[in-house]
Amino acid sequence: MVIDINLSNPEAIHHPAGQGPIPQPSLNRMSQYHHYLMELQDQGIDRVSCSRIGADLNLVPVQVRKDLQYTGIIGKPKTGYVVAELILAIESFLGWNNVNEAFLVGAGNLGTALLGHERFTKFGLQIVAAFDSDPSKIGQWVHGKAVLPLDKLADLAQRMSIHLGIITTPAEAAQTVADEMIRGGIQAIWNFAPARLKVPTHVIVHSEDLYSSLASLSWKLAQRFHVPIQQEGGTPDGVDANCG
Amino acid sequence: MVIDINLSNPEAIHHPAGQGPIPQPSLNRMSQYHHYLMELQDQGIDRVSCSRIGADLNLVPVQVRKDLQYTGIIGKPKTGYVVAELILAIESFLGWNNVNEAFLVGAGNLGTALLGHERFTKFGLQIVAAFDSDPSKIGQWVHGKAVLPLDKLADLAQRMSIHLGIITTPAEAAQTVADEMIRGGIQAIWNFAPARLKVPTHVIVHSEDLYSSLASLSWKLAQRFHVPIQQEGGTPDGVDANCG
DNA sequence: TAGATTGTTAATCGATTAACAATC
DNA sequence: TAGATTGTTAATCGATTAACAATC
Repeated sequence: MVIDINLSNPEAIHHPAGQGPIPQPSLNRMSQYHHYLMELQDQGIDRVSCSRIGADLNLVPVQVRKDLQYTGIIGKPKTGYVVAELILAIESFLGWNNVNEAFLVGAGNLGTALLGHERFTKFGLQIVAAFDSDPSKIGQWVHGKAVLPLDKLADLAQRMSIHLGIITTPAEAAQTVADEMIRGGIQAIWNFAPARLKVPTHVIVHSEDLYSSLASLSWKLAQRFHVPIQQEGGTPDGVDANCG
Repeated sequence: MVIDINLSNPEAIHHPAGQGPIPQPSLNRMSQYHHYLMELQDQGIDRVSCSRIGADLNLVPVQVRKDLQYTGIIGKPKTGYVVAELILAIESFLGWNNVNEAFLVGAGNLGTALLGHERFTKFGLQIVAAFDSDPSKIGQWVHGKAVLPLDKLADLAQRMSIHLGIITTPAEAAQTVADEMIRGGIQAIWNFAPARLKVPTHVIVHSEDLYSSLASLSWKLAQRFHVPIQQEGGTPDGVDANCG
């Protein structure tokens, strides 16, 4: 979800290999490359060039090359990159090797959906427990994770050295939950509640802003119906036009 | 959600008032302004300046002014904008007045969460029915919406003139579902499945890319632990540091 | 009036793309 | 070798920000 959105990031982004800061858009494309490379690997393809990646992902080759360089990978002229190597480079660049354990707050439908996403573990994220303030939910198990009372969060986070928190509560509860997380020493918050969070500057917040995404989509759809009716079968098939 | 993020949008974006194309980032900020202005209205504040908005939303005033100009609103020097007028301007600009009816496919946890989001209607989105291919789900009602068999979708979409489709299936099913939607004449797809969709060029696709967002978050967290340990209480409180 | 704020034009900044040299 | 592809430097493009005139 992007959505960007959502994209003005005041803090300078510097990366370890010292090639200067990495642009936020490049960072956002990394998981796309990773996903694509996994597919290649499944197909038994072990080498790939930027032109190939670009063609399949709708990006110009030089952009792919620049992005990949941020991971520190070195390719070979004429042969390109070794797929397996590239996958590892991206994973290590993104920090997916040292798994982030996380607490999730808000065991509603969205929270349940995220708790059930076993794929997250492959991407360095392990949700170890859920929290809620609703007594009817506390004590239950959701996708193998216990639902604990919210007031236990801060203490547990501290004792277990949890650095990442996920908020899937209604908007009204989000700030309170964030405060609790910060009290427990949590350093980064992945926020799915439609609310602006006030946090100390050292805390990283990523908000998944569904409404921003919806706004953009609905604007484009509205535009569509201002212009003459779309010709059926104009360009009948094929182009990947994803955005988000 | 972000994204973007996912942010290279090849099609030129032109807007009705003829001030030229609107930047995608400006479009993404619109819902943020809207949300903020609703809060002001609740507080009984009826006029607001760009500096005020900017201060509260962490944006420079001139950026706010430029963004708002895309809606066609005209402010008054010294007094600023009328809040109610501005809200209407944004809503009409985003097309939230003519409600978009939508079909949702994938009545799992995420789908259920979205079906229950009654707030969407305020933002021009009305999910009128859900679809699934799981016989155990078909015929059930989720948050007041019927779950219908997937093979009824194309026909119904056509007969009801539904233009918007929402995909909340697992990745494997996403392409098939998208194809069905397009067969039914759906023009825009809001995709929550982690899959690249192949669609005709005239179909708008917005993908909520959780993994891209997670990648960016986990990179930043990994960076955090490379640098010297964060001083507790350095800048103890207050700044809104949302992004994503 | 003076000062605050809008609207607008010009400058800056950062990401993308183009051009080209180096390498296998 | 010739050609494909990487790596890198320079040019372009677009969004943001600065500067300033217009207006209430």
